[in-house]
Formats: sequence, structure tokens, C-alpha cells
Amino acid sequence: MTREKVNLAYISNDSARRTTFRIRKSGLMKKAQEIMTLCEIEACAIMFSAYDPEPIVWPSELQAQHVISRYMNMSPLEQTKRLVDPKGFTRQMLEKTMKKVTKKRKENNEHNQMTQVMYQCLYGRGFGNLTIGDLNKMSDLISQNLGETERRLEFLQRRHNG
Amino acid sequence: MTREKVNLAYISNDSARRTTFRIRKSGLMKKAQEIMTLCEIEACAIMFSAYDPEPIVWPSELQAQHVISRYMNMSPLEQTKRLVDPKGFTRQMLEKTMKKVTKKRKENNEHNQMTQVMYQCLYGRGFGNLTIGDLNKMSDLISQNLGETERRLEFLQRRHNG
DNA sequence: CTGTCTATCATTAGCGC
DNA sequence: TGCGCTAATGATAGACA
Repeated sequence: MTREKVNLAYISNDSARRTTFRIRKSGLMKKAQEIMTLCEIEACAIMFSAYDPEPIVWPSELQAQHVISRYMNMSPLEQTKRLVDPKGFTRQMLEKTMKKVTKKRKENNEHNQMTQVMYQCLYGRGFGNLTIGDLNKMSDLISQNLGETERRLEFLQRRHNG
Repeated sequence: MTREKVNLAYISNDSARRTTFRIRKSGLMKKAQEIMTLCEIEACAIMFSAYDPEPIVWPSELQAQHVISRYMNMSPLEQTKRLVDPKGFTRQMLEKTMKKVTKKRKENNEHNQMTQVMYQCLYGRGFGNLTIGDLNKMSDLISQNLGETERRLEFLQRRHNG
């Protein structure tokens, strides 16, 4: 019954693989939790296994979204440095889209506050993680903005006509 | 010199914390690599530490982006299943907030499309359930809208001046 | 299929360079 | 600061319930 050294290769036996996965997964999470406590770092992990119907998101959906959004929002220099994906996954798409918004935001002070706050709401918080407060804020801003624009257009029109 | 049980709390000594982090980080990555080899799962991790200038992205940027995008793009069913509003409070609040936007939308045809699509995005999907596609759409609409408004203002201003 | 047990391997804290 | 070393804790494969 001497324990053998573990063979580091794919486990072909299905139930053995499941068991190993289950046990090691918990071990891994424990370790991860430990390093986070000991060193106060910000981290997250996502795992898709063939066994669980849903992805395992560690340490929580909330934290994962926070970390992902931080990762996505890194400075342009840092972003460029790690643009390794030629096909254009998520990050590039986000970058591209956000560049347009940022550009417009800089160009147009009229809408600065609205765009900025929406930007913060959408990206600062992470995806799928909007609170009621955020939505409220966004809605108010949209309303305000629509009203202001309307007033300004009316003003200009009046000046033009009279 | 008996080794003590490790106290699972934040290590206040700076260099000790760095050392522990470095060692445990490599241990964690090894374990993660092992479970991936043994069980053939798809996973990624992102860590922000105060020590490394850049985030540690495991196992690679490419894999991380792939996994993140898979996570973000899960089917609506899967997303819905996981994002439950336990209080039942969300929908009411949303309705109330959205009414304001709808009102403005009706008042102001200039911004109809943008508001409508945002309305759909926010209301139709529910909170915290936005996909990357939605965000993209919303961002595009904001950009477009800002551009159009700007052009219209410029046009009116030109007409006024000349 | 999941949990418990335990002998064994694996990780790592503390120390000295 | 970051190695190498080593003893002690920690993780876990395999057996069993």
C-alpha cells in the first residue's frame, strides 16, 4: 500500500478523474484563499469543467467581475503591451469601443458628465454587476442630458429664428 | 526550532510577506497546472499583487481572455439562472426609473433610437445581466448620439453665424 | 456518488548564505 | 534580495463505508 508518486498526465478513467478533480479543486481553492489572506492581494479564478454545469467562479462572482474589470481597464500602455490576441477577443472589442467613447467624451464637454459616469458605471463596476443605484444614476443622467440637449437646441433655434 | 503551525492572517512584515507570496504563488500555479493536466479543464486566474507591477495572468493572457469571454458570453439562460434577485425589489425599482426615461424618450424624438435601445438593454435584460454585446451596443449608441448631437449643434451654430 | 481515514508524498517556514 | 536546505505541516491517492 505504499503510495506511488502521482503520474502527472490526463486521467483516462472517468470516475477517478472526477474524484481527483473534486478533491484537488477544493485544495486549490483553500490555497488560493490562504495566499489572499496572508498577502492581501486581489485575485480571481474562473474554471470551466466538464463536470459542473456552471463555471466555478472564485472567490465570488462579485470579486471576479471586479478583478476582470480592473484587468480590462488597465492603462493604455499596459493594454497595448499585452494585446497578444490577433483575433480580437473581448478585450480588444472593449478597448475599441471604449476608445470611441473616450474620444467623443474629450471632444464634447456638453456630454462629459453623462458619458463619464456611464463609463464608470459600466466599466468601473464590472459587467453584469450594476446596482439599482447605478441604474438610477444612469437613468437620471440620460434624462438630464436629453433635457439639456433639448433646451440647448431650442435656444440655438430661437437665436437663429429671431 | 520546531516549526509552528502557520497563522493564517495577514503578514505584517513586508519582506516576509513578499517571500511568502513569491513561494506560495509558484506553488499555487504548479497545483493549478497539475489539475488542468490531470482533468483537462478550462480555467484562468488573474492576480493583482502589490509587488508585481503587472497583474499575473494564468495560464496565459490568451487563455484568460478566452475563458473570460466564455464566461461573459454565457447563454442568457445560464446567465439568468445565476443572477437571481432574491428581494423581488429590483424590478419595481427598475420600472419606476425607466418610466422617467420613457417619458423623456417620447418627448424627444431626436434621441429616440438611443434611448430605446438602452431601454431595451437595461429593462429587457434586467440588471446585472448585461452581455458584452449589450455593452458594445450601448457604447456605440452613446458615441453615435454624441456625434450626431455635436454635428447638429455645429450645423445650427453655422446657420446662426452665417 | 461523496465523505472519512491514513500512509505517504508535496509544500513551505525558518534559517543561513 | 533571493537563493538552497531541511524539518514539519499540509495535501491527497487509494481503500473503505
